[in-house]
Amino acid sequence: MSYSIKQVADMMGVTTATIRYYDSEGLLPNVKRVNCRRIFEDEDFKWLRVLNCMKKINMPIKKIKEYVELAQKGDSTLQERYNLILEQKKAIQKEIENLNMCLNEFKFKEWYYKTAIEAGTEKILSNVSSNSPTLEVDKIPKDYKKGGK
Amino acid sequence: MSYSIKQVADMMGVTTATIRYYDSEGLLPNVKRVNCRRIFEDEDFKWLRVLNCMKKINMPIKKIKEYVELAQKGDSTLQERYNLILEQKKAIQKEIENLNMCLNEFKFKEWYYKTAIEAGTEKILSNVSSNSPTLEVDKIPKDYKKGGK
DNA sequence: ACTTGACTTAAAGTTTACTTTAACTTATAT
DNA sequence: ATATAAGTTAAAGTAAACTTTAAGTCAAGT
Repeated sequence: MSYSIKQVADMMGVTTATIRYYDSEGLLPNVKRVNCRRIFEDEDFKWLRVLNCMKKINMPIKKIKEYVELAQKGDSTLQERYNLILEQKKAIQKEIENLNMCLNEFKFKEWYYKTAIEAGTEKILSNVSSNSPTLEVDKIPKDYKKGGK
Repeated sequence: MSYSIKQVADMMGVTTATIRYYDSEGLLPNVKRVNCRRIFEDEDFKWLRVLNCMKKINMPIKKIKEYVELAQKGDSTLQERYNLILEQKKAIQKEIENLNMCLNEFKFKEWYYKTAIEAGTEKILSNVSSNSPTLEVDKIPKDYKKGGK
């Protein structure tokens, strides 16, 4: 099976220009050409998969390139690649934790606005949002929690 | 309790210049001043908390500003703010899903490299990484799964 | 033959989110 | 008194990740 740059761009949810940019940055090694046109084959999807994942966690292009270059060098870089992957795995886990914290803040705000809209004003909730000088997220007060979905 | 810009910057894990930048962009409304210097009080931490959360999910400055401006307008914007929060809540949930997918890909790679390092080469794993033209993440083969941690 | 649409490159342009610089003020410690 | 440290502004600079532009190639359909 072989795919055009447009087909690949659609799968990745980006434009063809972006795919060309990734290629020019060395993130997609050894893409075949026919009449100068890029042809993506099964082998290339290994890289696209890696790229897709690494992009999702906002890994910088440079870091992705680093990984791709290591992989190109073969078995001698296995340990280095392993370390890089472990490091990134930790980063993802941390990021998921962060997002879950934020999700809680947003759930609080959802409840907050639902309650305020019902009351017609947010004045009744002035004592509910935390006023303490921390960055910890707000929580739905226990007394009200049953009411929330 | 009141805090200096440096103290707030440290809490947020950014520089004072970044806090000033956020302030200049309208993300921190009504920060008090004494002799031109910013003084952060309890009330300001509500905004810092919001900012902290919204930054973590990569919400663009513009969007955060939009929210802050709505909140400044009072009760007439409750519904709009509710909608914005709901929309963002969904975005976070989607993002967490994405990250979990990526986490699986990285767990696969962790296993892959561990196995390859033990064998001294990744050649033995050539049949394990998926060659199919999709962006779905690789998975640890069931046959090997017991071996993994 | 010729238009259309998809592809190509190199290079310049854009956007976002800061960061840095320069010139200055103010409070605290010696 | 004076040095040091932390604060201030406006404006310019930077880095990353694309995006756009211009000028061209190539294959397919009418």
